Amino acid sequence: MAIRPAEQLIHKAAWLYYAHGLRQDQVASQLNISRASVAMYLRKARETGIVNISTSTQLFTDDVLARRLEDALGLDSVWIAPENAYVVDPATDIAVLAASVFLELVKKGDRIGVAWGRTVYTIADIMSYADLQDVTVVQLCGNLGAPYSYRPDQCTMEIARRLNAKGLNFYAPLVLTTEELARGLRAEPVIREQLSGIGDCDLMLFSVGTVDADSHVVKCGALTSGEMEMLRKAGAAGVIAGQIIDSAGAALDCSHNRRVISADLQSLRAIEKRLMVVQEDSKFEPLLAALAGGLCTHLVVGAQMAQRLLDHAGAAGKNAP
Amino acid sequence: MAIRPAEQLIHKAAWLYYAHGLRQDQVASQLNISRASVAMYLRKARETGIVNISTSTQLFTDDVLARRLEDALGLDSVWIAPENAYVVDPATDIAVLAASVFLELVKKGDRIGVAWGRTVYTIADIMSYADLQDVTVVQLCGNLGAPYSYRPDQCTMEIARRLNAKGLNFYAPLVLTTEELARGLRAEPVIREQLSGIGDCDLMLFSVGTVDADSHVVKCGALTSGEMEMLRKAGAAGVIAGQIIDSAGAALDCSHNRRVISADLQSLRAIEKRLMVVQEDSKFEPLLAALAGGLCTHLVVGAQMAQRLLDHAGAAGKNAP
DNA sequence: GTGTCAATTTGACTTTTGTCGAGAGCCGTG
DNA sequence: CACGGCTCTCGACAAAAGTCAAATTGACAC
Repeated sequence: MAIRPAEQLIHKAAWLYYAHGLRQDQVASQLNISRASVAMYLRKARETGIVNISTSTQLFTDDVLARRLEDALGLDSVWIAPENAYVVDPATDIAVLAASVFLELVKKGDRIGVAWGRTVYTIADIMSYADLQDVTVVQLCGNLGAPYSYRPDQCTMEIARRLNAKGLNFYAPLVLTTEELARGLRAEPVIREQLSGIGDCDLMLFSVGTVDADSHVVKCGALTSGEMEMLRKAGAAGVIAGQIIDSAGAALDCSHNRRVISADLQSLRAIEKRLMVVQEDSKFEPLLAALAGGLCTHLVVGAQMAQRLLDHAGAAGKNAP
Repeated sequence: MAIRPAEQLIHKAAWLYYAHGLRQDQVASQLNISRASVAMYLRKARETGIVNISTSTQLFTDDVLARRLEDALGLDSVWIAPENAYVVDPATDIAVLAASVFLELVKKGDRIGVAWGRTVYTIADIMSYADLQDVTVVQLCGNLGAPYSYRPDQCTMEIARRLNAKGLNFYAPLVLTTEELARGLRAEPVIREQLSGIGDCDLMLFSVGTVDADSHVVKCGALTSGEMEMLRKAGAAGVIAGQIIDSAGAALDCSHNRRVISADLQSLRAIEKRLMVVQEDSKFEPLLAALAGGLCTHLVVGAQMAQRLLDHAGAAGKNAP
C-alpha cells in the first residue's frame, strides 16, 4: 500500500516509541510494518517536531560569569558558550546554544519578530524542529532587492518552517533611494500594518552588525563602503535590523535610516523578550551600543566576549562613582 | 579519579550529544572518557530531566471526538486515549497520555496542586523527569494516618521529585473524628496558610473517586463501607481530593466533608488549569458530577468513556430544548 | 489493459548504543 | 595501615538503531 502514511502513523510510532518506551521492533509489530519503516517514521517525527528533544541550557546561565553579567548589564538572562572546549568552532557553538535558548523561550501562541544576518540564519539553520501551535514569525525589516545569502525573508521563513509556524514576510525593499519614497511606502496600509504589528510580538531574535567595510549591510549592497565610512564618522556604532545606531543605542539621525523600511527601535523595545546573539568577537563595539540602547533583554555570547563585557562594565562602574 | 563527576560532565555530554549531534564515541574523545561512561551520563541526563524528550499530544486532541467533547462540555481541552490498539492496557495508556499532557501544561515558575489516588500516583510513576525552575508542588488535602499505597504526600513528593520542584506537604490527617477538631485544625496558621495558598496555583492534577464499597476512600480507611452507603443514599456522586460531591458537583452537606482537611472546591475552581484524568470506565457517574461542578478545564479519558460522555451530553442536549 | 512514475516498504547489512562484570581510586574505620 | 564499602570507570559483548538498494504498490495517463 503506497498510500501516504499520513501524520497518523508517524505520530503513532513516535508515541509508542518515545512515550511508551517500546523498542522499534515492538512498535513495528504493533503497527504491522517493518522495523525499517519505524526507524524512518521516527526520523520524520523528529524532523517534524512531533517529538521534541531539548537539553536544558541551565548550565550556561548558571555560570558565575553569566550571573555577574546579568547584574552588571541589567539583563533578564545571559547565556555564555564556553570557548575552551568547543566542538566545531566558537561561532557554531554559540549558534547551537542560541538555537536552544530560542526554542526554550518560544511559547505556543507567540508572535516572534526575526531580524536577519549571518548569525540569525545560522541559528535558523541548525535549530531543531518544533510543533508549536498558533505561532507567527514576522519579518522585522524590508528585503534586499539583490539576491543574497542571508536575506531577511529567508531567515523569517526558515524559522517559521522549523517551528511549524506562520511566516509573515515583508514585501518591501530594505532600503530605498529617496526618503520621500520610503515615507510613502511606510504609509502604505500593508506595510504600515506590518510595522505596527511588531510591538505586539512576544519574542524577538536578532544580532547586531558592525559598521566597517566588512559589514553585512555593505556586503549585501545596502550601503557602499564609502557611505559606511561617512556614517561611522557621524557616530555610527552598530546595525540593528538594517538600521544604524549610535554608541548610545539610539537610531542615528542620517539619510540611510530615513530611507530604510524597518521596525523602529521604539517598537522593538516594546517586545517583552528580546534575544540578542553575538558570535564574532569583532562585534564588541556594536554590542555595547545595542546594550546601551536597552535593545536586548536576553543575551547569548561567547566566553571571551562575556569577559570583555564584564571588564568593560567593571571599569565603567569604577570610573563613575 | 573517583571524584563525583558532578552535573558538569553529565550536562556537557548531554549537550555535545543532543544539541550538537555528536556520536557517543566523539563525545567520549572530546571529554577524554570512555564511551561507556558517556552512555551512562546520557542515561543520567535523561533521568534528571537535563534532556527532555517529549512527544506532541496534539493527535489526541485533534480527534473529532475530542473536539466535540470540548464543545459539548465547555472544556478548554480534551485528550482521548484510543482504546482499540492499546499498548499495555487502557489504564496505563491513559496514564501515559496524562503524564505527557501534564508535562506540556507545566511552565516554569508554576505552582501546582496535586490530589491523590491510584490514578494520580500511576501518572507520577510513569512521568518522565523534567528540570523545571521555581516550580512548587502543593498537596491539596490532608494525609492518611494509616500507611497506604497511594498516599497524598507520596503523590505530591513523587511529582515534585520528577519535576525537580519543591514539594509542599500537608502535615495534617485527611479526616478527623470530630467536626470541632477539624475546624480547630483548619484554623491553625500552618494549615490555614497552605489551604489559602491553593487558590494561587496555576495548575492542578486530580482524578475523581467512586462512592461505592470499592471506593478508594473506603479502601484506605477514611470511611467505612457503611458510611459510604449512607452517603450515597444522601446524594453522594463522587470524591474529589477526599471530599464527597453530589451529582451537581457541589460539596455534599455531610459530616464527613466537615471533618475533612482539604482544599475547598471554591479554591480549586480558582485554579486556571485543572487537569482531570479518569482511567476506569466505572467512574462515569463521578466524572459527570465533577464536570457538572465545573471542577475541571482539561480532561484526559479513554475512548470508550469519551463516547459515553458525548452520548450523554447529546441526549441531555436533546431533552433540554 | 498496461506502462510509467513516484512514493513507500522491506530485508540485509553496518554502525551505533546499551549493559554488565571486573578493576581501580577514594575514604572512613578498626 | 590494612580493610571493606563505596562510587566511578572501562573493555568487551549483545542489543538496538540507522541505512540503502531493490522490490512492491497504487495512481495516473495513454
